[in-house]
Amino acid sequence: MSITIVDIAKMCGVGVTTVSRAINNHPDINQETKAMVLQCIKENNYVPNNSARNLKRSVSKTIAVLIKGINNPFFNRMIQVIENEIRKHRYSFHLQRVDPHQDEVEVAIELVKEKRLKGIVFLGGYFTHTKERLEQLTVPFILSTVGMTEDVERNLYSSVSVNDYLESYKMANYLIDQGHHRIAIIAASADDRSIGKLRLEGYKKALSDHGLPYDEALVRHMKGNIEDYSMANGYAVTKELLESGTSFTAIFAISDSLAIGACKAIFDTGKRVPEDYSVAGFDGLDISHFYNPSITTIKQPLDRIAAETIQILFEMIEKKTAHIHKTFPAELVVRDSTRAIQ
Amino acid sequence: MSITIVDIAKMCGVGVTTVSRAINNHPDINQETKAMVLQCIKENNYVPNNSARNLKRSVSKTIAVLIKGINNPFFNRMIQVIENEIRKHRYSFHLQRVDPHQDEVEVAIELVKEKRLKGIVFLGGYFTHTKERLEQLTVPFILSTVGMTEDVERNLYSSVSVNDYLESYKMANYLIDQGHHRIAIIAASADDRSIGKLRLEGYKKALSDHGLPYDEALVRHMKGNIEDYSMANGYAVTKELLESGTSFTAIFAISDSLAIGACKAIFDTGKRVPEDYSVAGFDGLDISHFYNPSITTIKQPLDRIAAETIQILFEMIEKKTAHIHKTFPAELVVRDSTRAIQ
DNA sequence: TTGTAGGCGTTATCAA
DNA sequence: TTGATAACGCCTACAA
Repeated sequence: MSITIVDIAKMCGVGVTTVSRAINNHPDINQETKAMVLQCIKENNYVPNNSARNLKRSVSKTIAVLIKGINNPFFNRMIQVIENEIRKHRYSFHLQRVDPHQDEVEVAIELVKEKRLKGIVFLGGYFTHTKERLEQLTVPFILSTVGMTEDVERNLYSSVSVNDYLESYKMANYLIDQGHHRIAIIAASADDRSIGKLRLEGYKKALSDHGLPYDEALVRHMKGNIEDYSMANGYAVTKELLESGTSFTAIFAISDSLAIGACKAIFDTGKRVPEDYSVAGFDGLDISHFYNPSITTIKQPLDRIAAETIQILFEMIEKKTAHIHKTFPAELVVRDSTRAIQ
Repeated sequence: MSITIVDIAKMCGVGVTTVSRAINNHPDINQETKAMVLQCIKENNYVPNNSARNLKRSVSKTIAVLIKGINNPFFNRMIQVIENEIRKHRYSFHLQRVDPHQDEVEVAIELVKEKRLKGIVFLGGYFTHTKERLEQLTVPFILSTVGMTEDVERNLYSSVSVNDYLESYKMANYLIDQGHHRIAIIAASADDRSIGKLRLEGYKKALSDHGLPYDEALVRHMKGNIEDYSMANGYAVTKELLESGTSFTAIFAISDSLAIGACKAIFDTGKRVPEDYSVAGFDGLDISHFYNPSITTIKQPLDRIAAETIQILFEMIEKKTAHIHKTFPAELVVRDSTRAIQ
């Protein structure tokens, strides 16, 4: 069917070994022979079959990034940095999207065999896997900005992220300090057990620390029939909140996209931000800066998180260090969407 | 090293063929044997090696989507639809990101061999490849919302997209009808030969059709040192435009993100949209609806484009139809960022 | 510096 | 319904 290494060898009048050496620029080959072979390869448009290579190779310097929820603009920048770092280490980079309902560990296990991976980065999503399952992952891996349940033992994996609980607390605290006592929160679905939950907990803690009551009417969960963490979801939830007649002076949305949807809903009822309602987000996406008004948010240090993710992974790969858990502080960025009230 | 099909065969006391049959649920196998084998596989966490499978298999019902510029939020929705359609046809789906500087056809050729692809979708990017190179692509492929130079013969590939030239003309025309005679455009880099160029040409044509002069001072190219089509780029360009003292009443940005950056720049100088300047975008991203003010834009029918892309590809694969080129009309969505002037 | 041959893990062919 | 066995295309001892 397709042209193979044997064909090239014949055409060049050399052995397959020689062709292989030319391709993989192995040292033990005459430069002239190599040039000749390479020339022949180019002329005949020969392309090595990766499946065959991977099958034969015992190792291959490649790192895979498994990303859950690729629609999250949050990850775009991170991937750039991560890819960059991986290439700096002269490894190749494989990006694999994982469906929301797919088991990322299963995908990872398959990929390890297929591509002879050296390491794995899990980006996003929630992580709830049994110890037994994780142990099937025979290469170092690290969770980056992944929500984790507390059930999994921390000595099974490494991780890098911000402290969602604390950062959320920080934001709620700030709003309270600005005089807001009735703060609505746009939270994840009620059964969320990940960052959504953590961010909600942070909010609750801030309230209780200030002696403010926790009012269920102010806790608004994202709609199940609209895309999670989307502007449309923030809009729908806020619309409902406004129409409910519940009184409040600020909205804390657990993502910037939700916050933008919230603003839009407020505008649509003829109200203003921050004059009528303060609105705060979370993540620090570019759009939070460019939106009108610019959105007060918790800015995650994406670049540092990404760089550290790779750094730790390589330490695990090369120095076989133990599991590391790193938490980065995020920054409360006060902008125009929130204001102090009396 | 890792457990293989042979190991499983031995453990079950059957031949490898039988195990293979169990895995691929081939009909010629006793249901009890199959159950037993599958059980054994589960217990031992056996995972078949994909490289070996792909190597041996002559065909595999999978379709790859090669996406250039994954940071474009425009594609997220399209990918969802495309994946969905592919799965409906009971094919598997492989998403592959392509670097901006990488040759997508080269990647495709490699992938065809590695994965035994049945078809390919090229999403985004520019397409400038020689006939010779394209002919190495031995499976059907289709360009979806890809900018194309006119050089490539149209009988070499299929394509689906909007008519960027015409739609751009439509927008410029609309602005002119609203009384704007000095319309700045945020265009691609000067050497762009793709959609950026087409959209600029549409703008030029509209001007000339209305007898308006083409003023170089109003044509602002994106900055090379900032990410293409980003909000930051739109901001920088507009800032410069405003500071240049050039007079204008409207800005036509060739993407929604650029338009948002433009708005921000305008706000930052204390001016308003649309009272002081009208701003229009292109693409119809969600954010164009949610932004404040909502952005007048050209809305591309993403869902239809995506669905049609797959539809045509499958016709090529299954019915071996000829190359098809389909153009969808986009919609001029008038919103709050533009207004009529005297 | 080069070539031969064996094997990577799977599927497909064929005979049993 | 099953099981040997020969490919699939490549890399890599080992030998020359």
